[in-house]
Amino acid sequence: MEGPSVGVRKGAWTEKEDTLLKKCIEECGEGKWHLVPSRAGLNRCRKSCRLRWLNYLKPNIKRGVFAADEVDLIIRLHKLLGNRWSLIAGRIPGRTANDVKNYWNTHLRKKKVDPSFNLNPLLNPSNPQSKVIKPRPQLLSKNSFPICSDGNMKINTAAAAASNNLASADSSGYCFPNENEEIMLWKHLTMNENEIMLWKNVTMNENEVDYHQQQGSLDTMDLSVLGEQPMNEELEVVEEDPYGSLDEFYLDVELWNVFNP
DNA sequence: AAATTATACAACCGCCGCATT
DNA sequence: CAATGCGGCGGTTGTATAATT
Repeated sequence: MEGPSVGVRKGAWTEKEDTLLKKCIEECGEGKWHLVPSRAGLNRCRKSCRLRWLNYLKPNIKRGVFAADEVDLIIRLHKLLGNRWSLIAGRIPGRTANDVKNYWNTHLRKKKVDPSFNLNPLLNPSNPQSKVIKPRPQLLSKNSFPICSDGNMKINTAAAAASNNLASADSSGYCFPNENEEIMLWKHLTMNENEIMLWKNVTMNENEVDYHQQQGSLDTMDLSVLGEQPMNEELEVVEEDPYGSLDEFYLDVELWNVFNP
């Protein structure tokens, strides 16, 4: 068991402690946190050291107020992921999980999130106009998509839309009907390089699509749609491009969010 | 100007999953 | 198999500062 360490310092870090910790990690690298206190000459527990580094001292941590686009992303991702702060923070460069969590708790939790994120009244199943369409599986070949010069698939292009008979497309997302006139959609979301997110078991509402197309915001559309969907499976984040080893794949009842082109 | 209340956020705590013994 | 130790996570607290009374 991890017994409580006796006699270790707690509370706010001093400048001197920060310097010691920074020096230690610059010399020995990140990790092996249990060794850090003795290495650095700090009377702190390993967790305190780790936290101080990750949340404050680590280079490239962004400080100051959150920009509008960062807030926007937090709201969207929180809708998809819930309180999984480290996952959310992983999508917001320079922000730590603690920062995001604090921001959410102090600025967003109590507030009603901007209605533009889920404003579509047509999503309401009690609305008689609302007709939910469930996409059916559809097989697409990897070769259907343009391949970049580096060999990677490039989905997020107008060319991809054109070559796949997509019903509509914009620079960042596409939707199209399958053979049963059921609407499917996928969307590029700003991610780390080569990172892919996919959502499964997405159902869509055709009015939803119309509505957002009228609004001219496919970008808002698919994420808000996603946020409203009963997803049977959790969002899956894949760190590598899985298509490199696949020749074909099913769109199935999946919504794809794909890497930076 | 002083007292009180609200806010922001750094830091702590307990729990978890995993690896090792 | 259980015990232990580790890194990591999310919930919560403590406290400095700002805003309000």
